[in-house]
Amino acid sequence: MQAVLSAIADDRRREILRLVQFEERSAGDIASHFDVSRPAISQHLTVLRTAGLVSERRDGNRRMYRANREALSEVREYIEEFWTDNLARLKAAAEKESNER
Amino acid sequence: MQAVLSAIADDRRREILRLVQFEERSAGDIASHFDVSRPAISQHLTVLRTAGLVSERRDGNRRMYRANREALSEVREYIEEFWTDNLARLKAAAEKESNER
DNA sequence: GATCTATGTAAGCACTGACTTACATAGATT
DNA sequence: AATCTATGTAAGTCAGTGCTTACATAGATC
Repeated sequence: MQAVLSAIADDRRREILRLVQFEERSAGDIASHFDVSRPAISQHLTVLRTAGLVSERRDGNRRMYRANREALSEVREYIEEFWTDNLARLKAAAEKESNER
Repeated sequence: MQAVLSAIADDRRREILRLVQFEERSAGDIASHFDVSRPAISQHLTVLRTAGLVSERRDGNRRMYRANREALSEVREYIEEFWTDNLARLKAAAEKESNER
């Protein structure tokens, strides 16, 4: 979860995620949307891929990227745990907490 | 949203959030749970408070902190937007995206 | 097969951020 | 009022990160 959270804590990487949310795009295509260097975007893509937030596919010369929403499941559950008023969840979280201390 | 995401992207701060999720705690009480210096925790609390993730209340000498789950609403919506298969959401997000480019 | 195209990797730099110790301050206690 | 207690703030250090330019490499094209 740490990797996912720090990955999406960056503005640029969230923009990249939006770009590949609905369609696969090549690294170059993605980079063309930004005014930083292409290697910078390549490095962001590595961070996103390492966190599992995007999947990579080779297509000849190019590398195609696409968002992988499964990667957000853990973070989603974490957020929901704090957000909801569901007593069962809160209780479970409380027990989890006391166990870990 | 940026502030909230980078705030919760830190392990220590997520632990602090868990500590004050169900009960109000003083800064010193919180700090006693960790093996870093008290000022370090004070600085983390400032980050969390600035992001709106905790509320602060003066009680005589002490400052009492408590998690504020409202702060997560924006992030929650962001995550849900990526997570769910809800077509309406996806469509709205796509339109939002094209408008912003 | 020489060259072009798309892309990742390496090395270095500037900035940020988490931590430390030292200090300041406001409220409680004696 | 002197002192203690709880806490924030200041200044400095060190590691991490986002960026750059230069280089490497694999696949496409001539």
